[in-house]
Amino acid sequence: MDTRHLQIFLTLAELRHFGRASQACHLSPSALTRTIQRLEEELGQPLFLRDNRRVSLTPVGEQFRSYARRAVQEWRAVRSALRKTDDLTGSLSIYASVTAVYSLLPRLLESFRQAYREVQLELRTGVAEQAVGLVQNGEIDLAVAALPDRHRASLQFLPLLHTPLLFIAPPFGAGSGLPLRDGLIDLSRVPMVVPQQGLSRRRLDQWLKERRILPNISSEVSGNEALIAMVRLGCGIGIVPELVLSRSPFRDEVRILEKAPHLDPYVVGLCSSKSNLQRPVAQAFWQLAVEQAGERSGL
Amino acid sequence: MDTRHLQIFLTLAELRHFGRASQACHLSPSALTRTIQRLEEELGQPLFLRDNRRVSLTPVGEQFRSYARRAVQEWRAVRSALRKTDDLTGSLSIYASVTAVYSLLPRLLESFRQAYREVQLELRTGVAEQAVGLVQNGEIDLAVAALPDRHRASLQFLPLLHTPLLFIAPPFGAGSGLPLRDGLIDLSRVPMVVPQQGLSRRRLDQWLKERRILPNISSEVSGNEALIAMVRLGCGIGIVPELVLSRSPFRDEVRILEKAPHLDPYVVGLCSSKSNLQRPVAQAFWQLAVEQAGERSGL
DNA sequence: CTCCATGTTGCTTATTTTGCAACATGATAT
DNA sequence: ATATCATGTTGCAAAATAAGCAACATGGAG
Repeated sequence: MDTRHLQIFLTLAELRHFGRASQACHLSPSALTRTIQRLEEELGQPLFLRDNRRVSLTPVGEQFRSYARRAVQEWRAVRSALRKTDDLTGSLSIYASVTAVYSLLPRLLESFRQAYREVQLELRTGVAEQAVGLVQNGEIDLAVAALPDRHRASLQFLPLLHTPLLFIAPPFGAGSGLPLRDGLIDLSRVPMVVPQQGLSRRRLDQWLKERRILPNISSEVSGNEALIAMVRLGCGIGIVPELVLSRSPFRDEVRILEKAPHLDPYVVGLCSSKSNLQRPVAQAFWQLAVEQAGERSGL
Repeated sequence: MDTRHLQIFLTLAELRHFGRASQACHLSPSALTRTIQRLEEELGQPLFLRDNRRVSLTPVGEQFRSYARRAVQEWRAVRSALRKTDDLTGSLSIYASVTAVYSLLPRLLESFRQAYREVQLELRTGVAEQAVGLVQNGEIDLAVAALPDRHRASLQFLPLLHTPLLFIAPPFGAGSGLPLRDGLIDLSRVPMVVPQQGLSRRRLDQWLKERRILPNISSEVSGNEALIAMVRLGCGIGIVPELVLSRSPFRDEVRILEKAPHLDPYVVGLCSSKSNLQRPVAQAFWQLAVEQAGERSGL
C-alpha cells in the first residue's frame, strides 16, 4: 500500500466526485478510477458506491478512510521528523480577493501556518480579476478568488466554495413595486447597478444573452462592496454573492429580491500554475485546501 | 511510501546483510540496494551504514524502523479486517526433519498459528534428505530441514539456524587415546560411523577430499539419532550437529572431541519452490521466518 | 428523445522497477 | 605484497506498472 494511493483515496472521499478529485490530484479521471479500482481489488470490497449521479463511501470505505487518514498522517510525521533537508521551507505568496480574505482564507491560513511553521507566508489582497494574471506570470504562487469559467491548460483550479448570486434592491418602497415579466423581474426595464467585470458580470451577461434581453444599466461599479453601497443609495438593483452581502455592514439596508433570475452560483477557489504546483510548499497548501473543502461539504 | 518498501527495509534491518535480505525478499541485490537508496533519498538521510563488511542501522534508521514496523502492522490489520475474501485461508503443508521439529519449528508454528488462525496446518516429519524432493514435486509447500549447498533455481532457501558439527566418540578409554596427525585426529586410522547421506556426510566428504584422506568407515547409518546410538556403542567416532546432540538422551554418554577437523556448520532453514511462494499463505510463513531469524541473530 | 454529466474501458505512451553483468572496495589468505 | 573472496553498487536493457487520450456506457434533465 502506497501513501500516495491513500492520499488519492482520501481526496475522492472528501470531494465525492471523480472528476473534481482527479483534478485536485492532478490526475486524469481514468488514472483516478484505476487507482480506486486497485484499492478495491486489494481489499476485495468496494470502497465507493457510484450511482452515476453521486459518489458515496461504503461502510468499508468509511473504515478504510479512518485508516488512511492515520497512515498518511503518521507518514508525514516521521518524514518531517527524520528529514534533514526540510523542503517545506521557503516562502509562499498568496493573492486573495476581499471576499476570499473574509470567507475561507482565515481557516486555510491558520491550519497551514500551524502545519508548516517554517514557511514564510506573503498575502496580497486585491480584485479577483487580477488573480489569474498574477498567477500566470508567476508574480504569485497561489490565488484565492472567484474562478473564471474557462481557463488555460497551464493553470489549475480548485473550487472551494459556492455561494448563490443574489439580486438586491434598495429598501424603500417596501412593496415589490418592480415590473415583472414571466413572473420574474423585467431586467430590460428596471435600472441596474452592475460590476464592470468579474464573475457576477459574466454570469449576468450570459443569462441576458441567452434570453436576448437588453438590460437597463444605470451604473457600472468595481467591487462587490461598492455595488452594495450604490444599490443602497437607490441607483438600481444589483447582483452580489450572498457571502459578500452577509458580511456587509449594509446587509440590513437592502432587500433581497425573490422573483429574480437564477444565476449560476459564484465560485471561489484556489488557482495556481501547474509549474508552481511542482513545489512541495504549494502542493502542501493545495492538499490542505482539498481537505478543508471536504470537511465543509461534509457538514 | 509503499508498505512493500517498508517490508523490504525491515527485512534488511533484521538480517543486516544485503545479499541475504535480497534473497529473503525474492529480489536481486541491485533491486534491494535501489529500494533502500530511494528510501534514503526520500528522507535525505542514510538509514544504514555499510562498511563493506557489516551493515548496521543509523540512529535515524532505528527510528524509521519503529515507524515501519507500526505502519506495516497497521496495514496488515486493516487489510485482514476489511478483506472479504480472506486469502490467508486454506492449508499449508510443512515437512520437517526431526532436528527441525525440536529446534526452530515450535516457535515458528506457534506464531504462525496465532497470526493466521484460519489456516489449516499439516505437519509431516521425516529425514532431511527427502525434503527438497518433496518440495520440488509439489507434495508439500514448505520444508524445514538441513539445506543443501547448491540447489536448483526453481527453489528458494532461507537459512534460519546454524549449528556446529561436532565429532563425538564413545565415552570409554577416558584418555584421548586416538591417533593424531597434524594435531588433529587422524581420520584415516580411526574407525568412523557416518551417515549414508545428508548434509553432514557431504561436509565430511568434502573435507576429506580436499585433503585426499581415505577414511576408515566402520559403519554407515541413517539419521543423526541412530548415529549417536552407534557411537555410544563404541563403533567409532561420528559427526553430529550440536543441536541434535544437545537434545539427545545420550548426550552425556558420548565425548565431544576437541582435536577434530573443523567442518562448516550445519545449516537448517526453510525451503520452498518459487511457484509455491506466490501463494499468500506461504509468503506469510516465509516472512514470519525472516522476522524470527532476525530476532534470533539480534540476541 | 436528445443532450449532458460522469464514470469506465481499450489502447498507446511514459515512468518506474527489476535483473544481469561488470565494477569497486576492503578484508583474508598465500 | 598479491591474489582471491565477499559484498555492495552502478550502467544498461527488459519488464512491469501507471498514466493519458479517446471512445464508450449509463442514467438524468431539458
